[in-house]
Amino acid sequence: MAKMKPPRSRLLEAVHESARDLHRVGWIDARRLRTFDALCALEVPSLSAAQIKRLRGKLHVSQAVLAAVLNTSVSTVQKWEIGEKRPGGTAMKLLHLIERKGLDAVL
Amino acid sequence: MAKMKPPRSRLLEAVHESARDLHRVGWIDARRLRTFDALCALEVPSLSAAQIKRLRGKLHVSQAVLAAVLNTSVSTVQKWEIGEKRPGGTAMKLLHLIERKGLDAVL
DNA sequence: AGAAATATATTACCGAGTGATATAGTTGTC
DNA sequence: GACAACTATATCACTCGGTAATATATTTCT
Repeated sequence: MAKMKPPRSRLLEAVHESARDLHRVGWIDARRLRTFDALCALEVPSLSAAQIKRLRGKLHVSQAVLAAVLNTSVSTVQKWEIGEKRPGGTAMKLLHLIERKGLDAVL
Repeated sequence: MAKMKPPRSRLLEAVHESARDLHRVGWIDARRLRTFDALCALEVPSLSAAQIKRLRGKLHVSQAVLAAVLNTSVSTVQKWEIGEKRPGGTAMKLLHLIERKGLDAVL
C-alpha cells in the first residue's frame, strides 16, 4: 500500500489512510473511493477577517443572522470581522462551506 | 412593531427581526421570506456524547475522518464522545447538519 | 506471537466563544 | 431637524472548548 499523495496536512493524511482501509475492508468500492478524493476539497483555506466581512456582505445578511445560521453569538462574529479573534476549526469549515455553496447549504 | 413570536432563542429572535427588515426593504419577497421561516430549523438540538458516537458509527467513519471533515482535531472528537467536552456552537451546527443531510452535505 | 494501525484516555495550556454593556453610525419617520 | 429604531463597533472579564502531546488499550494484519 503506497502513499498516493504528499501529505497536505496531518488531517487529510488521516483521511486517506482511513479511506484506504475502508476500501480494503470492503466498506467502500472503487467508485466511492473517489468520493473520498473529493475529501481533498476539505482543505479549509482559513478566511481572513476582511474576507469574512466581505462574505457576509455578499450574502446580504446582518451579523445577527449570520451568527444564528452558524449557531454562534453575535459577539463572536464581530470579533472575527474585526480580527480580534480567529474562527476555530469548525467555524472556518462552516464559513468555507457557505462561501462555496451559499447559505442554503447550511440550513 | 410587535414581537411576532415567543423567543425560542435570542439568536432566532434576531433572525426573524432581520428577515422582517429585509422583507420590508425589499431584499426578499414574501416567497423568500418563507425561506427564512425555514431558518427556524436552525434550532440546533445539542447532541449528547452518546449521540455523537452513534452518529459517527452510522457513518462508518473513523474519528480521524470525522475530525478531518469537521476541520478539527481527533482529540476534540474524542472528548466529545467521552463527554469530557461539549461541542461548541459551530461544531454542533456541523454535527446537526451531518445528522440530517449526511456527510456529503458538508463536503 | 509480534508489528502496525486505530481508539481510548490523561494532562496541561491557550485562546476562542460568550455575555453583557456601552457607544457610535444608519436609516426611517414625524 | 429631531427623534426613534436598528445595526455595527468596541471593550471587559470569564470560562470552557479546542488543541497538542503523550501514554495506554484494543484491534487487525502478516
